[in-house]
Amino acid sequence: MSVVNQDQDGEDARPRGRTVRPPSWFGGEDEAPAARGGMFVEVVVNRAFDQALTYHAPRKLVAGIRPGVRVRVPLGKRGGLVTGYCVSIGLLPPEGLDPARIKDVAEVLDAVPLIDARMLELTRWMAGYYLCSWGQALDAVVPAGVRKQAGTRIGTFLTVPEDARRAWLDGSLEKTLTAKQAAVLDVLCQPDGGMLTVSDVCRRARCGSGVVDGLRKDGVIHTVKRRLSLEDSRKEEPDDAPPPASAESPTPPPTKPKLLLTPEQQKGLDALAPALQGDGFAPFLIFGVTGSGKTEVYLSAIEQVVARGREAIVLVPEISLTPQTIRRFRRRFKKVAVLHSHLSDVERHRHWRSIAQGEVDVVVGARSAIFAPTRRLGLIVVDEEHESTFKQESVPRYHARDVAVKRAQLEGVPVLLGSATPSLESWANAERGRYVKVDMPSRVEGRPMPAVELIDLRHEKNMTGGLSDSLRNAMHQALDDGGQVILLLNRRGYNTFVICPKCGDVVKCRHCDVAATFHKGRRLLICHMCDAERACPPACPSCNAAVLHYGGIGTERLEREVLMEFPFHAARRMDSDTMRRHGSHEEALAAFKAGDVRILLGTQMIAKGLDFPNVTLVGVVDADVALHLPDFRAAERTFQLVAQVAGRTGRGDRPGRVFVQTYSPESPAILHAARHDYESFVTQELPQRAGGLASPYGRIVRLVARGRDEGRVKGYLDELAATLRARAEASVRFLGPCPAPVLKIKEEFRFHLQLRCATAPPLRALLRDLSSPPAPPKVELAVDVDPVSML
DNA sequence: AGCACGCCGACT
DNA sequence: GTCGGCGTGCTC
Repeated sequence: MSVVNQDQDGEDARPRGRTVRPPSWFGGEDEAPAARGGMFVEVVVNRAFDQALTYHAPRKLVAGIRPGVRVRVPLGKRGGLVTGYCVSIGLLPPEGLDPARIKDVAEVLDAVPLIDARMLELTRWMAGYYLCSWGQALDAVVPAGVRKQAGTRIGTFLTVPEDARRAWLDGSLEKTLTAKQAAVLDVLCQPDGGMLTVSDVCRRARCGSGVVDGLRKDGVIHTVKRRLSLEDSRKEEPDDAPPPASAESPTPPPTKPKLLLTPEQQKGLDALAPALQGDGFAPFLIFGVTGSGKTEVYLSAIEQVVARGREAIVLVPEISLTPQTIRRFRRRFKKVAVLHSHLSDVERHRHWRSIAQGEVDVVVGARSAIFAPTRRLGLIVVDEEHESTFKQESVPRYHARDVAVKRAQLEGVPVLLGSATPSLESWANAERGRYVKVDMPSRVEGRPMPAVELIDLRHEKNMTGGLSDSLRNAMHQALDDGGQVILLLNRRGYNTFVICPKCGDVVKCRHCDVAATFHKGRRLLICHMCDAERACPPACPSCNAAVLHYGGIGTERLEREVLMEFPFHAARRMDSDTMRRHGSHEEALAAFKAGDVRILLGTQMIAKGLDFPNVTLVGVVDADVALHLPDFRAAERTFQLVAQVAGRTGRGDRPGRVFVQTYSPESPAILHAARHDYESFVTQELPQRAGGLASPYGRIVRLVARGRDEGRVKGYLDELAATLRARAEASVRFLGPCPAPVLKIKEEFRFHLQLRCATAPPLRALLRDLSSPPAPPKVELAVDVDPVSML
């Protein structure tokens, strides 16, 4: 993204308020350590301020402290202990800090640093860029399961002190002991008696724990506590989770692939080759149409890197983390770790450790996999880089694609951003020469792009359901010819709204300012914002009129229409309602692949990445769903969705067709998507962005205030906006404050304010300090840099 | 974030 | 005269 590069170009992003100290304070080796002995460490704690604090590490802790380990330190007047990350060590305290105020580190938590110097640097960049504290960035990078050391525990073991051991061995001790006590000593002084628990010893010595307790009281034996590693504790719970991915032998075993690259793929790979073989940051945008075989290019690129003994990270949107994708990587590489979002803490911890120990060649995962603790990273791939799921919607609100570019820069490795429909940000970066663009304009085996027909719903007569005559006829034809059909409708539920024909009110969620969706299967109105359910009201909640009108079509209703129209062809609905169960996703796709299901209909989860050669028809039931949302990316999203789903057909020997139903056939997003013409879309869309200082021409930071008291939220944001306006440089444009497009979610009212500017520094300067006016109680402020959702 | 310090209104 | 309001600032 543009700013990633702007930062490269010079101005560095430092976290707010952090004192950047000259390297001199680290001191040279000839400098005497401070009088107290030990060393001084800078510690970042996860609090709302992000000043690194200096602590003194007493002698006995010095050996264990390194940057990247966590420490317990006293903080505040009462000196309560908090956990923080050691970020640097030195022999002298920083100048200008009263030595008397420096407190001691209480404890070192990790034997091994959780992150290395480069990842520390990455988190510091994130804190500065995304306007969060360094501690928050660090906590995003180290999974909770790793922090909690999930899967490990503290064990208590018995030992015999050296003098007692000698006394036992020369026989002088034995006389003073009972028979049972002697048995215990015998067990503990065996060569394998090193790490035994009380119960181990009692079992072997055939005695009760009382005997052991007695010996402990007499001081003949001692106890030590030791943390059991993942492996150790696994031995004791043999029936727990599966072994780490690295240890899994893939099924089937990786075969040396027959390298059958198309000339275009080879050309693409050739363009990457110098970067893959060299050392250095090199960002690429792989612009390849759907079906051009981008994945094969990634795989070959990764192979080269792995062959050099390096590791690769592959980011994919969560939704395409399908068994299909995973199998493809497993087939090709021996040591693959897959990081799903639904791993348990223990599994995540295990993966982390195994990656950190260099047991993994390829890490495949969603968003947070960008933080994988690889040892010798050689390549980062971001597939479907335009996907908005790479943006995290909680603090720190990072964009994994942009973090990937930054990480690649810090590690000095190439990064491949791939898409058939690149984000305008990445496209602009390529145009500006920041990324090298690699074009893959044609499909493999010379297959044509599918023909796309636009169906103007304004002229469509007698539409009772979601399918126009032409689309329905095309479906019949495709099915009669033995083909399969994909129908996209990006809206769940049966009816999308319930309206009173008398007063015109729409039935809303009780907790959100959003129309409730009728789910016929459950006979309920469900809020798609907060999932709250309510019974279908017998009469209008506003005017009590007896009859309510149910309107709008969702996937559930489309499914019914398809079942009625095509009773002899199996159809399957895929949306988050039908795909709730684990494995249902895989099962549905398998049934479609096998041909048992002929019609696959669903939300965007069927629009992307699927590769089924027998699909000869794709229908977009309502291309306009996202087109009129109050978001400057509405057109871009619409274009991407239509272009992506159109790409699901024509992937086999038979040509594919696409029908796109719309009320806006002349809108550029839909028109250009129908022609598979990304560049024309971009050419007409980019100028629209420039005027409004929208991305990629401007930087946007969105401030959202929310709370249950509408007046207080509004008042606060108004006041904050006034304060900022007074402080802002003239180049900063203010949009708002105003109510957010969705005014209320889960009983909280939301107001937002957008700040836009052609460059980042004025925004950063302005937003460095948001402490005054302070948010009133029960009002929270969210700062979203490079927002992806405006709702 | 917590938590203390600090400087102006209505109370014993 | 004091208890307590929450604005301001600090946390090594």
